[in-house]
Amino acid sequence: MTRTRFAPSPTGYLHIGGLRTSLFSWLWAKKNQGEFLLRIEDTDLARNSEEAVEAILKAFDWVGMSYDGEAIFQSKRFDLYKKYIDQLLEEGKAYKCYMTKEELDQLREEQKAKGERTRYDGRYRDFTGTPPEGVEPVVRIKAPQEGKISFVDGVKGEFSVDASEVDDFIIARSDGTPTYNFVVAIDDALMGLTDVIRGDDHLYNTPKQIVIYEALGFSVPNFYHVAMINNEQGRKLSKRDGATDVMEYKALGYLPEALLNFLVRLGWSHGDQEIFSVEEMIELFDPKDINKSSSNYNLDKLLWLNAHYIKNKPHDELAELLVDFGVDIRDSDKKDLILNATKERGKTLVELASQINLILNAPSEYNAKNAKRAFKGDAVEILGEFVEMLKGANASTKEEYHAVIESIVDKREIGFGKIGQPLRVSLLGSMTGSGLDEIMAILGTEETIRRVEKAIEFINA
RNA sequence: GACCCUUUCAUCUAGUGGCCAAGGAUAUUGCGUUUUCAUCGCAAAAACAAAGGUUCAAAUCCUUUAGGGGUCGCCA
Repeated sequence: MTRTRFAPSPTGYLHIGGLRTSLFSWLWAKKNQGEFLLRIEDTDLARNSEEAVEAILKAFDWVGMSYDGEAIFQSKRFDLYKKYIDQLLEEGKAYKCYMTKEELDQLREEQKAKGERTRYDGRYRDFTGTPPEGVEPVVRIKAPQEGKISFVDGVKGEFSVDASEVDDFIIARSDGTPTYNFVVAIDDALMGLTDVIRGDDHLYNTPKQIVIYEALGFSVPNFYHVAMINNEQGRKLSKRDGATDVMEYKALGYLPEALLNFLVRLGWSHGDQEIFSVEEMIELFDPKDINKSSSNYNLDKLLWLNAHYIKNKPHDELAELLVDFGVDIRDSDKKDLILNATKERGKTLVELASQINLILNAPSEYNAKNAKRAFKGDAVEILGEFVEMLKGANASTKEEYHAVIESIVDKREIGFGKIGQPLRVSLLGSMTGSGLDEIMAILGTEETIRRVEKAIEFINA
């Protein structure tokens, strides 16, 4: 069975890049009817927080991704890791190193000065003498000293490093706690993962983890290293480049399906297809189609996708979502009229809400520029006549209101704009927006007349 | 500094030696539809990082250079 995972360290919110790799993992598990597991990497007791775990779960929940089984917390598995450390020590596959931090720093300085890659020199690897006094040792793994460590990466292809590149790295600190690369390998193996999809900043950790797999006799999973997401300039994505917290997108009025569609196409593609429902993603996703190169973050396409999903969303669901943005039309019998009139004008829920409010709330004042342009000439007369005609028309549908406008256009032999502009500013206070007939159908004759009369009053004043 | 990964229009990408004088999408510009704005439709402009090879033939293979990214912790 295919098993994948997401393994965040709970130090903050869920990052947009983290969501993409977990989306890939989730899709791959779903496609193969496998499992997607969650593991919280909270071994750094000082830095992680419970709020961060909750923030991550909340973001998962928002986009509709869920994990199988119970989340695993590494902080609760220290006894297990200890067991493996002892085992490796006993088997002679790991050893205690009494080098102090100061000595290590000094070694690195020297290596750097010589232009070498810094690495531990193995001085305690075969140490049999009496340990120095007062030094709590760390435990180091005996990494192979010759040959190459290789694996086939599902994205990058064959990857291999010289054994000399991997030093005898620390698996347990002097306080006895295990280190990252050690616990990752153990957990990935024990959780039965078949496919590890993660950021390519972990590429260099992989050989280290393979050393652990082999020392412990675990079988090595498939690795897929996905290139990073950069900002539009191709630089590392930072907070200054816009929203990096997944939940910010909710607040900005994006739909989760748009965000997922956007992210799945960042570094992955399926021919020329742009629009993917979650079901299609699951059906079509394959890590072999993941791009090797990093991609740059540009929100234009997300905005387009969001508009697409808003246009196609059922009205009941849109109404429900709009509540968070200050518009509650859930129980309105005009719900369909309102959304049909506005949903093509809002690329985000924020914009959609403001479009709706523009119609629902009578203008409190008229923008001086708009008023000057729209209320000039014989606009007052036309508006006055329009009110009279409305009173006798008994209109209620979009078509009936349209007919009223049309009849005044015919009667006075004027262009549509002659009545349209003043009417629009009267109703909305704005020169742009939804169709006038649609607006009036929403407002009803009474409210329409009230707004127009107010405008006439304003012009005459 | 050392080592590694990567490089197709502004952006996301298709492309695995001939189907490519490079296709799609977004963004941009123009035209059309629309009382307006938006939607929608049509069209335009726009790229193989550079230089050398290999080959009858290269975006695709090799080398070098350059740009970008990553790693080099008793962080994860």
